[in-house]
Amino acid sequence: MIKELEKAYQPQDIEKRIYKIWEKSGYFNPDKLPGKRKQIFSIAMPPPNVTGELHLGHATAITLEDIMARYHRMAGDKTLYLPGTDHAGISTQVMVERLISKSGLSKHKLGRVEFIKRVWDWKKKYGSRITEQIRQLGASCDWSREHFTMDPTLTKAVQAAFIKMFNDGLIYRGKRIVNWCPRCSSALSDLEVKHQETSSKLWYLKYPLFGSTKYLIVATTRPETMLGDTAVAVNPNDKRYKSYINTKALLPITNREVPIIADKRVDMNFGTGAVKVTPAHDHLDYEIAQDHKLEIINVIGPDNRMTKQAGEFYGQSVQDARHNILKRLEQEELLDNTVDYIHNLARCERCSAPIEPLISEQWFVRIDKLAKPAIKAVKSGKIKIIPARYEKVYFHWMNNIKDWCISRQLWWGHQIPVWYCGQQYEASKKIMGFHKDVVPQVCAGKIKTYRLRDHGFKPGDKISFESSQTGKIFGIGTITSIKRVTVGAIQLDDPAHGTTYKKRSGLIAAFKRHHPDQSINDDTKVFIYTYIFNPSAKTEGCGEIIAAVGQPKKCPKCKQTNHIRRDPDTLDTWFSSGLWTFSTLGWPEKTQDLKTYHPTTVMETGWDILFFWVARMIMMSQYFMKEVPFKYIYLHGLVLDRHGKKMSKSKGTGVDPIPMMEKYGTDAIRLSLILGTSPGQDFRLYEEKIASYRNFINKLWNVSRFILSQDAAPPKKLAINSTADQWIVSRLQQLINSTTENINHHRFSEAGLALYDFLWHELADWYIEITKTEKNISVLYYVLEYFLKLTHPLIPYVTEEIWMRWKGEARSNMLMIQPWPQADKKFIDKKIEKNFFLLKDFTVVVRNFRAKHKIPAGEKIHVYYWGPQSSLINDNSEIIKLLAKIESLNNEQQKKLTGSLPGLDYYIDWQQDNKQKDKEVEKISKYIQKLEGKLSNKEFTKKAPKQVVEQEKAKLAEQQEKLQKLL
RNA sequence: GGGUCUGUAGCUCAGUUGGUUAGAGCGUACGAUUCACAUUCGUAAGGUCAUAGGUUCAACUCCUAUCAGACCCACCA
Repeated sequence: MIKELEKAYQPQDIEKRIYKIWEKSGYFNPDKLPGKRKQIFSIAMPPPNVTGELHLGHATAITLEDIMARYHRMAGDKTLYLPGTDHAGISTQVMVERLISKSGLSKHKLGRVEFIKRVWDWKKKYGSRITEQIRQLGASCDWSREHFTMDPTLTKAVQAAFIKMFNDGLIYRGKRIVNWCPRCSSALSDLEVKHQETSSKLWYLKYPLFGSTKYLIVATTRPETMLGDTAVAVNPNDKRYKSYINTKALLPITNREVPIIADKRVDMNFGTGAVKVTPAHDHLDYEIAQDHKLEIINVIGPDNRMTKQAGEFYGQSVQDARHNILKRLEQEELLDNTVDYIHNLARCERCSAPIEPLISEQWFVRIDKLAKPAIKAVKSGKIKIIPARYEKVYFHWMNNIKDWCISRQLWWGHQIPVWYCGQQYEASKKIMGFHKDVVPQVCAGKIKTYRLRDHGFKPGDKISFESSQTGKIFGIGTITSIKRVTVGAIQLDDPAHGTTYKKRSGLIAAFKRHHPDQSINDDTKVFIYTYIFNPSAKTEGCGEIIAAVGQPKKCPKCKQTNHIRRDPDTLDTWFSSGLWTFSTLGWPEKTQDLKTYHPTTVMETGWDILFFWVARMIMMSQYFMKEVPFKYIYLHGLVLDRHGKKMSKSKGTGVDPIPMMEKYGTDAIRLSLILGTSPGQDFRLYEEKIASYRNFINKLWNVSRFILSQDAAPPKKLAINSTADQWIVSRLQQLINSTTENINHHRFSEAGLALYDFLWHELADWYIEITKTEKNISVLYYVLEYFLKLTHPLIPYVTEEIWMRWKGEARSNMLMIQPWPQADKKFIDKKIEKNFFLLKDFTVVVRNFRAKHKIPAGEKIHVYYWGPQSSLINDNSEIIKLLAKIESLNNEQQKKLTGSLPGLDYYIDWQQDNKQKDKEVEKISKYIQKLEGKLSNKEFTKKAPKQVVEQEKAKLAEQQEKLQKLL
């Protein structure tokens, strides 16, 4: 059936319909593709945040990936484009936290289990939104293989990976200084910290010298950390302080003695040249402390409050402590000076809270053994980075990489598959020995709260809860920002963060969940005996750390059964995404998919996550798979707004791809993200640009409309009749070659621009215009068919739609799986191509003449132009230009040329335009001068390749002749 | 402090390994258009390819320096 094509392309309905047809066809699944396919092409989609919205970064990535996938599918490869989404630990958790805070809730109020449930709800509700948007973009990915990083199969892979690395000694637990986000209550990796210029003050503090009346002045932006100072450091080459080295200073307020040490890392030119050393709260100070074996005093807790070690400032917020300490120093006349100062403040990448470096026990990946093979993979060329300059960046980063902190004190993520036998949570102080008297009250709906601080607990302490009835541990946790624990109002899974069950029914329900073996009804007295243990002392449990998927029944070391509990922390999101290329294919099982599609062919992503993700995938794949995860890394640039700034939602400078797709069509968006861009290079996008590509899509639509609306049915055989026919068919062959070449070399922009140019400025503007009166339908159909195939990877919707409306032919196979065109050499004729350009010029002359003299379209124009002696050749520079070219043809070609211009009996009359002529003369003279200069240069004639010299000579002769005619 | 990138027409950007008189889109000016397309067509104006040196027969392209801008990394308290 032939449907009439609408006057203008209307993408909205078409796109939805076409995508359904594609998806239903099953061809997105490589197993269902027709024909024998030996070559494999596989590409894993970088999983977007499951709860996120599609932005232009995704759109760029997906367009590029889809171009490759569609091209390779047509080129006969077994093509897998594997989609998925990421649970995105911190950012999702922060988002849900913000959301629930609107209704006055917090994650602590909800408790871990309920909070995670909320996140899953959120995921279920919005997780399909992003995949719908990916579909809208036309992504030809195999949805039957879609994965989510928290799917059971991927969780299995994450656990297997962790356990193997742990058993191999590549993962260790250690007390180190880490980046702590007080708002997220979690440690962060170095990469998740962003530095931002912040105006602050620099305070100069006087530290009295021990046994002297003199002072040493140190400069600091954080006076509150002085309570944790354990040294003052100076540069060993600093003459001012040489005599102080190895003496002692007296710390103000606390009057603690601290050594004055020498360390090269101290910058003599900054501040006073003397620096206070606070190992617990500064990365550099921590390093210095390691080398000098200094004491480490933690004065700030994970809740951003001063710890017990801070003495009289205990419990104060950092801000208050700073204020109070400065006040004290001022009173004691130990504050020397205060100046304004702008410094780079470390902030949490996700929530922007200032980072507090502190000492904490965390899990780390030992990176040196992983980095070496990962460096080698790129150095040896097994992985190629496009553009290559990023290899340098990659090597630099890999060579300086530090151990990777992978534990997060978050709830949303893969819980670390590690079990402890006691130790970390051993009981010492039963602060509320449970209190049989509390229980009835609880059951009666009364709630009693205990201030943790009153019982000697401080934030950061690990606590565990245990039922005295069953001896079972309900949970363990870290005291973070809460100040009190409400007994009997505790969510059993996570007592540390206490949820309030205001009603007895809630408590009973919780009890039932945790003690399913006990029969219970509403009248039953509920006995929940809870103990809170202080971790600092020891009792039972041997301290064994066991990495295992499920809870071990007994400790393999001490054989005890009662003290095994799980680490509450979760893993860094990037740990699970690091496994992405193989975990999505079934690893650790040895699946057929894994065998077939790994290593993947290309990884396509923005350069901004080269370190976050790409580098880690390489390390993990080298380690687990003993092979590279992908052969090419294509890094696209970031999309900027019209002023070249990063798009920002809050500033409203962003372009949202969804309404743009609806307004201009997906194909137009796809082109606007690809054309005129180059890999690794950021580019600007704005609506006008998209509109111009929409115009192109419409142009293609109308060209097709023109061709398909011809009366005749599409001929089966190609018949070439005229110069114009020869020209366009020859150009098409070259286009096939260049497009294939360009896509193979990942030059998508160039491929697209060439296609754009061909369709618009060769086919539409010239071929169709010139042959309108004598159409060659076979050529029109031939060119259109091939053009649709060539552009399909870039603009799949419009091409498929035109393909389906092909005239007079039942199309059982969709364009998506048509074989990729091969150029037919016999049609390539560069001479014809050149001749046709003359024809074009000539046509322009005629057209302009017609316009100038307002000659109606039906009227014939006569153009005299022949021969250099013609009196008509005097003035019009365009004609002169044209003649100069035409005269280089022989007579036969001239005939051919004129013969192919139907309706033109030549006559042109024109008015003198000396200005034009002068300009032309000047231009040609200048060029001649240049050529003469070149040819008279002996070096040139001697050394340049013969061909080049001949070329230049010919050019000179040509130009001289041209000039003569002009004058 | 170390590193990367960018500087080409009024604006946004292409220019593949050095080799025709440096290109496109948008914008501007003038003109065209019943017969696929006003989401159209033609023509024109507009560039010492940031600046200064160097290598080469030949440089937008390679090298060096300078200027301007963007970004990344890093332990400036």
